[in-house]
Amino acid sequence: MKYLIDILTEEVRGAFASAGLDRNYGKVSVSNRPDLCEFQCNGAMAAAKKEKKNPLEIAENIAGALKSNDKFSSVEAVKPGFLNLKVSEEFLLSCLKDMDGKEKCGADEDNAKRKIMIDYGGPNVAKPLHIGHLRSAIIGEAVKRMGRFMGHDVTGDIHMGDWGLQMGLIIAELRERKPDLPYFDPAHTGDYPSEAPFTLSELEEIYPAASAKSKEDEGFKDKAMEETFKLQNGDKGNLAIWHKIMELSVADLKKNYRKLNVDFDLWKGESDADPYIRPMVERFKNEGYAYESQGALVIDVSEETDAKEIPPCMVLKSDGAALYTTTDLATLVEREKDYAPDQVIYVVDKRQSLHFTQVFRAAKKTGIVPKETSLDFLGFGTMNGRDGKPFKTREGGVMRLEVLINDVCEEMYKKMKDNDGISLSEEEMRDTAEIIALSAIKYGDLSNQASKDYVFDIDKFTSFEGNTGPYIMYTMVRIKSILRKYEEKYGDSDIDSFEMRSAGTPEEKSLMLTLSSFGNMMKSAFDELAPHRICAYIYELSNEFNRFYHETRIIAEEDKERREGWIALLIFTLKIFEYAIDVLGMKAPERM
RNA sequence: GUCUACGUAGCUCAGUAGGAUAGAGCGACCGCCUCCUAAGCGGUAGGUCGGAGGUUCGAAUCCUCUCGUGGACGCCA
Repeated sequence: MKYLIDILTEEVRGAFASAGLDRNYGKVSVSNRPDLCEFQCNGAMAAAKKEKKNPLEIAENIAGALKSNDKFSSVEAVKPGFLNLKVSEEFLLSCLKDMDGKEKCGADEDNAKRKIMIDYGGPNVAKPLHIGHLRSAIIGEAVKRMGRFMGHDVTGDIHMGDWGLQMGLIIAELRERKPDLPYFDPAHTGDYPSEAPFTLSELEEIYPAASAKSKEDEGFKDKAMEETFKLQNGDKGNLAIWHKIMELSVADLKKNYRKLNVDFDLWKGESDADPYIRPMVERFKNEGYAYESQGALVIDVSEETDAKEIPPCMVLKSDGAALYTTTDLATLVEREKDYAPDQVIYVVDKRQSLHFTQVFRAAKKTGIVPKETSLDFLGFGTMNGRDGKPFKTREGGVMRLEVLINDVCEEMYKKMKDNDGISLSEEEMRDTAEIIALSAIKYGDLSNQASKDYVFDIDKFTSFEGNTGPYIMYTMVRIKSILRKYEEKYGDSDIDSFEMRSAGTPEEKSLMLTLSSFGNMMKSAFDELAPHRICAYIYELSNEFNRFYHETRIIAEEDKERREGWIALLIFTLKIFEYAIDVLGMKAPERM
């Protein structure tokens, strides 16, 4: 749908057109001088340059044409050639009402619906989630929800690492520890026990132990490779163990992701792509895409226009085994067959940038993926500690995600206890602390540009002051609290039927203007795959609301119409907040 | 070495069709609760946007060079 700024742009474009100039000069943007105006248009200066005319004259001409337009309350042409604009209160109100009347404020109305697949999460099975998995989960989830909000058909795929050498390592270690298990008896017939031969914590201990051993003991590494080979070639016993590992591991992963409020539509992994590898590689060879180089099978992906040389994309190692490029390509084959997406977005560590340019090019070149399909790499930076180096535990190890989340919850709980604002039961206090802690973590991450490294500072993130998740939560809770108090005092049961009124104060108008930009913000945030835009928006919205709140006695207002108009405004503001934080994968408590 | 990203206030970060006086938060300092949560609001101080050239009426933004930091550079994922 057309939002306020789009309509203003249309009006100004019309004015440019009737002045005999290119209508594209009429683009209106939010003012960067709020002391002077609400919106501005710089097109007169660009037009003057092209037409070799006086910019101020053009601007004055346009301003004259817009003077009688009732969507503006003021139009001024100033200094070099700026057009300074203010909207009329009535027009602003009607725009907000239009938004309010539509599901999702009309965000999903007139954009071409695409089928989008998002590849994020990427945990390895049999290994606990650690903080390295946090960003992919949080950013991927946000992008998925943003896409859905915009009306696209979005599928999230976790893409687990479940088929590589790590599985062989576990099996080899298990064979040494428990050689009597039926899985290792080649003569075994019939079903294997339904009970897993290990517990989750055992499993989590086995992998690092096996991994360490393989680095010292060549013989053990060979065994692990052999187990991997057997697994990938359908050995019954190994497959049965593999299923057990998957069962335990996936259940645990689900539990952990659930805690983060992250969920996947598909729980696929590298193993699912395995059947596609052989035919794919055969085709590469037959159709002349792949050739042998230093014993390995590679595909050339360099292009004429490259400034740098892109190394060829390796499809098979010199020992004939598949590697991660292979599974990534085969996964695209599978996705094309099952979903034929218009777009695939990979939310992955930015260090894999080169790997994915190779994969994308190879996929396009060999026709795995049609030319029109867009393959996007959303690379994220490293999460650093306060020293600016990759985040570690005090002992220098990799921190488990669970531990991090619990730490933040605990910290939040303490802060809430110290605060003597509102009294909550112990249980509600715990629940609320968890909700806010999650908002703190997610907001702390998402408010930074994804591609950049950022500093995970637990004190900063859990602070209630400044640009933090808790501050946003606090603002929303404030609104909820007012609405609750209002109903207690006036006993109105139909506050949802109240109507917004046009702004009466500068603070109110400012709040309404911010609200009016929600739709455009969402669109550009998704176009740019930039959740931090949404964070910046809700931070601004919080500031605007708190200023308004400070200047306005809502419940005590005696004029019924004004009071009810404000309540309607609060309800709408809360609705916008709810949309925004839901898209970011966050929730707000009732009180705090 | 090659390629790539980034360098904005003491600290953490915003700032893409090139536009007016470069913005926030934290920290520091100063104000504001008989009133819907002061977990708030208002204000002060703090910047040659790494450096040097160039394009332009106009550059944090575009181009060239340079310094610094991180990352990636076919048989790990």
